[in-house]
Amino acid sequence: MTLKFYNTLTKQKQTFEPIDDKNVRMYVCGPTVYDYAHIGNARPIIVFDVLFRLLRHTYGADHVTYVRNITDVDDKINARADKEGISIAEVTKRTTDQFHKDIKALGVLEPTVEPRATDHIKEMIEMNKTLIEKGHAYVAEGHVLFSVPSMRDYGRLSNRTLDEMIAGARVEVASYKKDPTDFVLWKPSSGNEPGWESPWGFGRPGWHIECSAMSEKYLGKTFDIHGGGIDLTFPHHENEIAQSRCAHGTDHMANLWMHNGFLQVEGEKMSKSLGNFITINELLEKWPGDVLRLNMLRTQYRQPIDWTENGLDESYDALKTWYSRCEFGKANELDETVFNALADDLNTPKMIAALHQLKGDGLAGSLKALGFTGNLDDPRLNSLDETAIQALITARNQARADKNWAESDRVRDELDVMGVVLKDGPDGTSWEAKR
RNA sequence: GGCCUCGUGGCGGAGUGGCUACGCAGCGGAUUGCAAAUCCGUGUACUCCAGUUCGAUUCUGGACGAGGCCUCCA
Repeated sequence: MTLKFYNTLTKQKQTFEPIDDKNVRMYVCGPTVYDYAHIGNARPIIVFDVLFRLLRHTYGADHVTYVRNITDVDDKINARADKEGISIAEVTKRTTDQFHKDIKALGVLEPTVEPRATDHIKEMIEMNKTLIEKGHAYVAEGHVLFSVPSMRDYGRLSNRTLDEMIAGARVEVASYKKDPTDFVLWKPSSGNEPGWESPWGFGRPGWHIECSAMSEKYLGKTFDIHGGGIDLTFPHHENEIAQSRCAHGTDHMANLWMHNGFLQVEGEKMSKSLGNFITINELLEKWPGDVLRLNMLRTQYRQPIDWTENGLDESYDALKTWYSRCEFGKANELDETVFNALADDLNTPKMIAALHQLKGDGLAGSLKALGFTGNLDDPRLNSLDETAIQALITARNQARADKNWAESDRVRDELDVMGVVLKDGPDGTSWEAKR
């Protein structure tokens, strides 16, 4: 029952040994709630949900604490509220609600705690105070800045040295920074920017400090796993480590750092300018959540994934086959072959191969434990008139019984135009929505 | 320029120093009024060049190629 994971910190796959196997602790960076979540945002959510499930299976559901935050203070949110002429609170509420709805449809469990940044300003201010006291941060023009040179081994996670960073710095350096690599812990707010009173004046926190403050509150000064997208490795996670370690005087923050790879759409980087920006919400209008979930897991989490229509078709077919081979019921245990695949650095392609070899309760139990619902109903079904469809099918079967093939085919074509595909089996005729 | 990840059949995607997954598509067959669906069977691959080795897709070095980060993007 050993789990092995690739650790970004050590650049190797290693055996997972929790600090306390009665309370395995994991933190994952959640969304910044300024816009609908896109399919790229869904990747870490799904990947670490699978990890959460694996940990619960291994150590017991009551022995895993999973924290996934909501970042509800950020300049992107301010910009969005400005643009739409609504309040910041409206933006974050609307976006957060939609986010919850989206990921629920993807079969994602709720984390143990889902802290919001704005509920933890006090903790962030305290941490900043500590960093200043210990000489790791300083105040300048209403800002609090982290002094990167004050930390000897800054850069271990992203594997870069201070010299490299200074040499590679391409951004214009703000005049109040003592060192170009220093980053913001607190910044002043004015006008209609959100802000809170602090020892350094009215202002708001920098991005990185929130995760340090919230992870400490719910998981302690050190914990087991920290996850997120690979783009967060630098600077976000590097800076979290700097803040937490320097504030607490510890030699590590999390033992294991896991990062999921990026997602492309039909071979191209997803971006608004290319017009291939897909939200979870949009996909759910056409595809059942189970299909999106499986499609995300067809690629091992560290590899880049190419999100394609063809892939979704294949995922749909695979699920259809599996669901025809089993009955979702009481069984909810992972089959050993499925577990073993996941235990090897979340090898989900291997897991899928294992699922293809299963049937009955072993298959149903594994699928259920993995977060699949067994429901492949087309989300667009509601718009189709089931009574009319049934009437047409009955009419067609009468025509077939009369060997009136012309009429039978005509009805089938009529249904086809309605978006209904027929399947004649030994037990009669069934139908599904055309994709 | 620096750092990281990776190059497996038509496609997706595991894995291994010799026995070469799995899925999809294709092809052949069964079934079907005809399709679809379903079932059975089946071919095809390890980027290139050196080296180590009895033997490398798997190890080492190099070349070429792809993607990412270095800009508060998951």
